[in-house]
Amino acid sequence: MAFGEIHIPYWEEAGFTRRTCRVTGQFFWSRDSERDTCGDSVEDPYTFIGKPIIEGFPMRGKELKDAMREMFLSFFEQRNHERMAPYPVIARWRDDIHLTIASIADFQPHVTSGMVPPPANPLGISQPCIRLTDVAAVGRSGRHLSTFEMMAHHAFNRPNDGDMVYWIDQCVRYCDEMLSKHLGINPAEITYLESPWSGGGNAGPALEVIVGGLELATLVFMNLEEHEEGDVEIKGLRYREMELQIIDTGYGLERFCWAAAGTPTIYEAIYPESVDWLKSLAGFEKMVSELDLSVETDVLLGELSRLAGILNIDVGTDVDSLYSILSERLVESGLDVPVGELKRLTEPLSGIYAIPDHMHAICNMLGDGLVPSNTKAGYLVRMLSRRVCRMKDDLDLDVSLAELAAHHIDTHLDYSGFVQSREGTLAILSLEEQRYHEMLRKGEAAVRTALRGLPQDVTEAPDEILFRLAEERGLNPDMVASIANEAGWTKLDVRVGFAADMAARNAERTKAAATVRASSDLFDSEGFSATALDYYQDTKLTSFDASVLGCSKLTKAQLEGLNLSSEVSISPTHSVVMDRTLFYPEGGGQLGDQGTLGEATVADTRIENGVVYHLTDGPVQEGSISGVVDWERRRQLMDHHTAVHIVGGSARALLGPHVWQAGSNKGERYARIDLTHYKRLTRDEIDSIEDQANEIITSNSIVEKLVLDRAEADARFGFELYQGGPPKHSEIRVIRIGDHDVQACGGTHHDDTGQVGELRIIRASQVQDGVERLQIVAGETAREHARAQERLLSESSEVLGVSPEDLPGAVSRFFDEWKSQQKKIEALEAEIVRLRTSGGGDGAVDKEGIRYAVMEVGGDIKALMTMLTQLTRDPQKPTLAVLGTRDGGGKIIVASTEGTSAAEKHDATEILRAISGHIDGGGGGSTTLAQGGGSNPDGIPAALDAARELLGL
RNA sequence: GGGCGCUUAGCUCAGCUUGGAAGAGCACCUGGUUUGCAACCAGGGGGCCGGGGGUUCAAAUCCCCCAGCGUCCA
Repeated sequence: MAFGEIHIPYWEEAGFTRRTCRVTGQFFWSRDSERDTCGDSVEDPYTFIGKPIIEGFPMRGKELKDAMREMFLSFFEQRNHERMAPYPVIARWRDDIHLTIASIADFQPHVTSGMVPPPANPLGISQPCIRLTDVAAVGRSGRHLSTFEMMAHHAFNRPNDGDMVYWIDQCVRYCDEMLSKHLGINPAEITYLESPWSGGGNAGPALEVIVGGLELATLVFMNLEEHEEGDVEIKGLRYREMELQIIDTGYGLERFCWAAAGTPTIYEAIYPESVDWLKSLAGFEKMVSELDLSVETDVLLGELSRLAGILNIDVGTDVDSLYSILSERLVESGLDVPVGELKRLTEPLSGIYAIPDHMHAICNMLGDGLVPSNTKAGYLVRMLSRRVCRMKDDLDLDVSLAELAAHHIDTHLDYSGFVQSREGTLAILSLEEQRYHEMLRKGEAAVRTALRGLPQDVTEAPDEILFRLAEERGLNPDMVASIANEAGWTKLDVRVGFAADMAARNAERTKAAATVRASSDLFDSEGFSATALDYYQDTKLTSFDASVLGCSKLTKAQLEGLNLSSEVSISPTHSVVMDRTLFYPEGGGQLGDQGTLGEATVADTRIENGVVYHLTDGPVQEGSISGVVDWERRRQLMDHHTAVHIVGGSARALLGPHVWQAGSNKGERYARIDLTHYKRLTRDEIDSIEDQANEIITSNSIVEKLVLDRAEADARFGFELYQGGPPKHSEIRVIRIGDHDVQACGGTHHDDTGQVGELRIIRASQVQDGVERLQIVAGETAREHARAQERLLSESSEVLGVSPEDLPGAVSRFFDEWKSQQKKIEALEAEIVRLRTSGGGDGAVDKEGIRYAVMEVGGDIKALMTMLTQLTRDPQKPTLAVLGTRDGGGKIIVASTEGTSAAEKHDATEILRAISGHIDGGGGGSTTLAQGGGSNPDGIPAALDAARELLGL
């Protein structure tokens, strides 16, 4: 049996036969002996538009989704599947993806790799997902969504352990029972298309479930993993059977709703209130009647959605060519509608459809506490917001982004389940809209500058200009055209096919940039078992005895790869591995411990694959050894680490639930924490955070240290635990400071907050858009910081001879005086120039009607130029001037009065070149103005003499 | 994570391709003309041209590194 073929008893029992699709050539299973297409081919139009194939769901919108979801979950609940609460749409437990793109993503990688048991088995879930790969098609195709819920039943099997929940046959039985018996879909209409699946290192057979031309679900049977010695080959890669074999299904909630509603598009099934509202805001009905279409609007729209189901609308599809195809197909259907009319009808409609979808994604993302940014996940929500703003502008809607969100939340979402508040979401979106307008405003200047060289009547801008504006300024070609039209280039338009070219160009670049990065191990852990991490037992212990298992010299590559902190003052030469240790290895942002091992000094400590490497300044013998951790440093690291948790908790309490730790670093001298927040922090806010943090310290709360397994930790504390990043182990160490802060953390902490002493937030800076960095000192460094500040003040005020209180006033007075004196000097130099040039006698010689001024002056190049202007300005007095100054290594300027005999007779550059050797330099310029310099200022008189000789003076 | 761009007067931005005295508009100050809603005329003040290296006689301009910001793609 070839890979992907599925033969199960159920097919025979239920009367299915296997056939080959006449159009696509793929295998499919059906009860209908007449059927010769698989249901998903270009010859299978939607059959449910206007004729719902799922009965019993008369409602629409949120109510419909709620009912359909409940139908699914309870169906599987009755069949022993435990109902799971959905995960957030922001995949904070993953470091490979930003968004939850499928229900199985909830269980990757920890469950699917077998490291952590599944939270329930089997289970049912309806997982909100966001996929932005086809975002361009949303609103246009009639069926694409960026946000959807993936309903799923999952089972995790371990056939080698005899632990089988169910496999393909039972899975298909469940699915078919739900569709045909429970939902009453005509059994003959259901086809199962064999569509083997592979990707991301796994593979397995799969079935697409198709009804009425619409793919309602996919059933994936993941049982293979990529392996060099595997015996199955798929697409050139080898795979072997997995220990854990997974039923991974996906049922599109919204598609079920659409099939039950039979509306022309999916958007009208799930967002009917928004579609109606936006239509009235945009004056859509009026717009349509003014179009004066040659055919009935409803007929046209119905036909369009029927066609949209067949036509594959993919990313990068050129909208114009799409319209041509649509228009041709309409003609075949007997509807003669010109492309222009078609465009004027569907273009606004695509916005009206896409806006609710995008708002759904935006509200979900912000609801999960995401902060917009110019990078990473934050950028994705910004991109969606900008798309909405653009569509809103195109539709000329008089409504703000925040108002759209308010309407969406009130109509389609239960926001109580989210961490972010409704108000918080709206506030963030107001700021985003401001930023959008800011981008547009800056874009206008950019467009004007970019187009400046083009005549005002051009019809097309060069591709390169449009590419650049899109990439650098975020202005898509349509926006550029409309800005240009306003700015005077009234005929400029985007050429046909440009969008497709731009998409192709992006695809090419992405492909070129797709190089796999492998983080390779720094140390060779072969032969070592995991080091016992004794520091967790009592963080105050500093000395211990252990056995040295290995000691090796650090290679050059290792030293480079180590990326040692600036706090490591001695350079390590060896790495030492022991059976146990009290040295804390760098991790979770806390720097590694220092101290001594026998005679050697430990400069830093690292961990890799569970083995701790002590970086020493010399070799140590294998065998028993005693080690001592530098307690001063360790205590300070603990002060800082516990302080960072406290500050993080305070910031979240005071600023809102969107505040997440985006990174942190705890050293001996100071610590820093990066926090997500949507605007800059004010000094007042920082003070409040500092005050609250110090209250936590004063209250001397207990710092609880728990070790829980992954599932229990998730259940008790939720995803807020993973402030420090996705968890990497099945056991989670949880640090909990009362009700103030709780997070997974492997660092060393005090036992109660009082031991931190005091903390100060000494600096706040923005490290990227949406991320604020706080620098913190705590305990001893807090006191040291205060002393250092004091010292700066007293030393500075001593220099000026004033008291520290008068320092600001004195500094600003001195600064003002210094500046005004600079100005005075400049003015005086200019006066000197005037005096020397107005006299006329000084060094000037008249010869053959030309005035020759050869002299050395005292100022800088600027003074020289001013003087030169005075001398060569008057065309009535043809002049050749050769001026030199000793300033800056010696400068010479040669110039003649333009358009006079002086200019005709002499070449300034030639003269300059001839004499600049005297100052060991060179120079150049035009025939009437040349300047040069050198490195021998004392050669100026000689150079000027040479000039006189050359000119025969 | 990758690509590209930007950083110049209080603000908004030119200048960089092709190195040679740092510019415009708005705002500000002085004087005049007016006293009707972004008034006008004349004059003036205001710049480490993001930071650090390099090339060059000479760098806002060319090259390298860093930082901040923006933007596109994952």
